[in-house]
Amino acid sequence: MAERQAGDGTVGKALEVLDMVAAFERPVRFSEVLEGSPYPKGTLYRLFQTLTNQGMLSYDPDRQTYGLGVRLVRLAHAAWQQSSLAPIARTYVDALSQITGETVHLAQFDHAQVLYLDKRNALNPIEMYSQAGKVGPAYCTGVGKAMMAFLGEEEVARIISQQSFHRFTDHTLTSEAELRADLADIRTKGFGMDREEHEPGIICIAAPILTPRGRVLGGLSITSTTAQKSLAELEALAPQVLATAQDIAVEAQNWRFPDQATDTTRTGT
Amino acid sequence: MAERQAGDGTVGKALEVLDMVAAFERPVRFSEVLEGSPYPKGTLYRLFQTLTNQGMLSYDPDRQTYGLGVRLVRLAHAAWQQSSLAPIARTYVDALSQITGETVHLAQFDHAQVLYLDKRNALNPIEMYSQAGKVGPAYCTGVGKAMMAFLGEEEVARIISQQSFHRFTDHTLTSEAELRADLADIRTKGFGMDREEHEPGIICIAAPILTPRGRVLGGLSITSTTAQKSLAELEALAPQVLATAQDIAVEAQNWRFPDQATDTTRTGT
DNA sequence: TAGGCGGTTTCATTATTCGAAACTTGATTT
DNA sequence: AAATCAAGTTTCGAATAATGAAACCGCCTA
Repeated sequence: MAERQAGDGTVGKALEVLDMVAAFERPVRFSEVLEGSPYPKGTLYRLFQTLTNQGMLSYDPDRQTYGLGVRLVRLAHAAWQQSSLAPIARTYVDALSQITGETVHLAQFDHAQVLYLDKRNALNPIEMYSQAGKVGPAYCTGVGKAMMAFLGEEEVARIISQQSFHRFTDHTLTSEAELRADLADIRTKGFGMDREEHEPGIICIAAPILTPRGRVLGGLSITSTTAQKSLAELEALAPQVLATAQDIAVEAQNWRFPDQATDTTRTGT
Repeated sequence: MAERQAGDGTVGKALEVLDMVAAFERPVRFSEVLEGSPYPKGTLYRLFQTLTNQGMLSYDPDRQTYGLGVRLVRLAHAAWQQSSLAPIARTYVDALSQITGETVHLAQFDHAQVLYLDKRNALNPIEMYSQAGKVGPAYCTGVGKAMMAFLGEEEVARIISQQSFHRFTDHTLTSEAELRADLADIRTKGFGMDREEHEPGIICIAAPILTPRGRVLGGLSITSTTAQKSLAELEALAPQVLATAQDIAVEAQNWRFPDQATDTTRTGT
């Protein structure tokens, strides 16, 4: 019943515009967006106007360019804090990174891609938004595969159909069959590995975060390099990853109704 | 010509819904939002539907609750990276925090509030979105006042008209007159202070980040506590703050057209 | 000063949204 | 078990807002 995917009404179009602006990764001129857009000049213009005075786009009158607006940052703050499991998982992610001394990622699905919600790097200091909010391919990342392995068949099919299967490295799984085989393996073992499938020298072990009823909440991974660890050594961390994923799941479950604890975090000045 | 402020069309309403959901700071039921909303049930419902299948809201079928969606996080990542001065300022913010050993904030205006874009705390490791994205009052924060002091009169008037002038502490400026006097002083000196106006024991020195032509790009501040530093000691850091603000401004200016450097940042797995 | 190129505005047409009310569903009460 | 109730979902004519072709504006260039 009813069709899915694409643009519901004006709102859909407006959001599409935001994506287009985001895709440029720099402030853009109106006309630049126009030529990649299916909409006529007037229509697109009005969308820009609306979005701008809604604070979703910002306009630099000096350079006549548009960028994504600050209202997004504000909303995302709320999103990160409220709707994802990131704030719940934070302390666990911290601990895991501390114990293992390796980089830890927390991720979720966004459409057919992996969206990183949080990251801890035990060595270098943390980079802010530049990591959280980033997206990656599902078929060749540890978290992507770990999560996919525990989704329902229809959803897996949907996600797979949207993968590019681009060969990033010699080890990249480049067909649905290979991927499905790996997913089956992951389902058995409970965790998955990225064997330099996305970037040469980068390996990772990942586990899904599941509700008691088996719904996928997110994914958790430890990343390392072949220079530092062998695959076997990394795989030896499986118990830690699984345990942490489990801890996060439990915690998430307990937070059904946190009767809105008042936020007394210091704001700075 | 044409009226401003409120809700342009459907898009405005949809975004308003996002704000309402965000305001709860936790997943919400449809009916909870409904009773705080000016829209009839059917209309609001359709907005929820649209936003949900656009990924701006997420729906938890188990609990029948809505939260802000992951698409926001993704967009905000782009927003932070592209449209604000945060990525440009990052290294300078780092350095300033390093040198002074104090907490540094980078902020911008969002409507009439101060929105924190970045933060460096020399002591504790950084908290992610939990700080960036947060908003604070303009009339009693260092960055707020520093930025306001260099805005055009109409805009200052607009912002002032939207301040609550709530007395947070004994030192809070609670009237337009007091604030205007301080702004005049800031304009003369080039920097401003927060003398425990927002939180007892918290003091700060702040400078605006200005384009050569004097347009306000953002604000930069060093925060400390009365336990650690006197106001005079903090004020002694004025040259550093001003210099850093200037550096950021110059850098921002140089980035007119960064001919879209390809993003080769590691993604993790 | 003519031409071109963003960017902005207009306006009749068309498609969407609105919103009251009816209807479902599932839980709670009698 | 039937009745009640609240939350969520669907319907449909009327009202409104979005559409998009074309004209317009202002600035830069030739």
